[in-house]
Amino acid sequence: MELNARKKKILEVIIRDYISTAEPVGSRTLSKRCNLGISPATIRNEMADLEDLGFLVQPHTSSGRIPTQQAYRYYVDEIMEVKKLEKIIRTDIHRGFLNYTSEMGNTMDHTAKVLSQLTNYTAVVLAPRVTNFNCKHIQIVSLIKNRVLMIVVTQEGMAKNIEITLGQQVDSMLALKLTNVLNSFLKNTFLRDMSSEFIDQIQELTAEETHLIHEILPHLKKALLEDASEIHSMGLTNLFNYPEFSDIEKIKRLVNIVQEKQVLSDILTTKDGNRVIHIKIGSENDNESLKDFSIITSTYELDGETMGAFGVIGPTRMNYDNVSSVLNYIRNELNLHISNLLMK
Amino acid sequence: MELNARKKKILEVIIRDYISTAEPVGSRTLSKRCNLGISPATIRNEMADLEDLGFLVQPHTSSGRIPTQQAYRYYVDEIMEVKKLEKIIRTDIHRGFLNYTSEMGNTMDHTAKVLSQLTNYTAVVLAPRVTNFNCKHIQIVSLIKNRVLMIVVTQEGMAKNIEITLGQQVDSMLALKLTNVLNSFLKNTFLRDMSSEFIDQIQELTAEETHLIHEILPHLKKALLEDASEIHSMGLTNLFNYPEFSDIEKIKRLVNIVQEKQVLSDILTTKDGNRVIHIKIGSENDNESLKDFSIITSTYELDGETMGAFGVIGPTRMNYDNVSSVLNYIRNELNLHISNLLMK
DNA sequence: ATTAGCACTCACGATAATCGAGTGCTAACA
DNA sequence: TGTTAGCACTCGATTATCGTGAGTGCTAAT
Repeated sequence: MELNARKKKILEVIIRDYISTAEPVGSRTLSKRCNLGISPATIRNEMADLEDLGFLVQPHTSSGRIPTQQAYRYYVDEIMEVKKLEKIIRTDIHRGFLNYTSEMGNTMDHTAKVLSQLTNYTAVVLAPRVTNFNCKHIQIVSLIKNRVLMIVVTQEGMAKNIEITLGQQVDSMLALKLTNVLNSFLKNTFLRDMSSEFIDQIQELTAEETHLIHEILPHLKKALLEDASEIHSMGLTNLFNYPEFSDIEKIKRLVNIVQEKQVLSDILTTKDGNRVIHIKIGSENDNESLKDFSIITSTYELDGETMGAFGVIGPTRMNYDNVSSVLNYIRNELNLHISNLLMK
Repeated sequence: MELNARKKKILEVIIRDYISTAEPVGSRTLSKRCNLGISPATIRNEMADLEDLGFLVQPHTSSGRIPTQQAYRYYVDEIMEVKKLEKIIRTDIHRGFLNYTSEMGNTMDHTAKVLSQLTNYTAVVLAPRVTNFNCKHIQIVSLIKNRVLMIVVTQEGMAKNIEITLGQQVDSMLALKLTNVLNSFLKNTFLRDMSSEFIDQIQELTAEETHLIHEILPHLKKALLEDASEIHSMGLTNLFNYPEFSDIEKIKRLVNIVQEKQVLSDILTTKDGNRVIHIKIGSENDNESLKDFSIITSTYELDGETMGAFGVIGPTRMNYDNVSSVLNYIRNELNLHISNLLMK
């Protein structure tokens, strides 16, 4: 769908205006604001056209118009130009990250905080999954009764604890033996493609030990398969202030979504196309509860491989320009930061 | 303050009525509901007295009365009798817990869920702190650059991971050595009273190793000191439905509180007196944001020692009877369950 | 001490009146 | 032919008015 230059301009101004005021925009106010020397009457004609084309709607017959989802989509695809963040803000963000050079969890919290503050929307960050990494160490610790704790550590310092109830009691000596066996075979393999075939190659194990290893490994696999990213969210109440969310039912849907880790994780990790910034507007979201929200997400990488995702949830009249800029910059910053944190 | 039997009865009925309807209660409706053979006029006189005594207020001159905080306090202290939960519900809860015999995290999640479902309010559960337990195993894993991960495991299967950046690189051999040293001295000591004096007793360590241990231990202490309980909350949106929370500002305060782990943890762990069930009504709460809410909390124990806390946040017109009953039973159930989970 | 009776209060809901920012349409204009 | 001034019209939002009813306090009778 192509619009002529004037329609495009008018649509842009309407969207910009509506994004910042949440009020339907009429022809008169518009002609004042965008001083293109066009009269209200002309604008009215153009607006009527834009309405026919599906870009605008009137909440009621005699009010101004508001943009449709289609309009936002058009705006995002064809009109908006994502600018670089201002230098001052960039250095500000950068400095902020420097305070979190040691721990992953803190970095993620900080990211969420920065995101929500810079955008005034709700921010969500997915920490890297342990399965993305190389196994550095596995430890079996014997617990009371017939339970053991298996700890998997990556080179980068991420750890996953797995509680296992076994068919028999395991004392410290046996635990040590198991630890050694597991380490000798799993060390330096990628956690996501651990295989259990190696066991059959082991000769010097007793039947008991072999049996235990066979009992343990499925738990490891299962745990790694189910391994969910840690989720850090911030600014949930930011959205409470926007007039379109004075309806408590909408707020409720939002809160429910943000509380549901699985849902949130799914939302953050659905890509569209090859873009760096993913934008989902209103009902473009797979999740029914999100039809009144827009979500912009991005990912961060290490060695070209996706480590995690982060994004912002806001109203459909979201400030797409700004949020895109912010996400772009945070993405770079996070890539840099993560590689400092985890590499060499 | 003592009230005569009739006043007490009237106050009770008013409170019960208001708790279930959230509507100011008037003399006429009241005289129908509590068939004590007293006329509305008499009730009016009594109500006027109760108002003078500070137990009731009128939202406006010609409306019914609603209970004050003082009334709820009186009700909780002097009127209400906490009943045992119905048998059916008890066995229902008990059966539910049986599905979570293996993992602590799941148990806590389940508890929060059950609490919020049984009460229709917001439930919060604090998992046991690792520092409550005995150290079963400490492991140092060398990471990239000059970082190591220290893992502390308790007999019960709780683990705490501590990332440490050291002054020098530590290879796997050295990490193993450190692990052995730490284990030999810290194993089976209580995590909360770990001391670092033992190091000076060690003879066979190289200068480098001693130095590293000295570098590591403060991190351990700090981490254990800061060790926060994991928090599991559920049913945050339950409160959204109550008419007194149609005001979005109140909702906002609630959400902010529940998102702030530190605040929540403080709230759950303030005791009053020696009671098993702690009740804070409205502005009795230390936290300003909670002045429109009531909170009922309790704790669970192992070997007579407090392991964690749990509770319910609701409106000041909370159903104190029911919530108290539920908390009482959950407390028992949790004690039982935890001891099964953690003890031999 | 209790209660029936009565005049009074006041939030709430419905109805009506006003206002104003917005519209579409028509005719005049460049 | 595209643009604009003019005008009548629409309709949500705001305000005003009024009746209703559940509530009150007070007084006098029981």
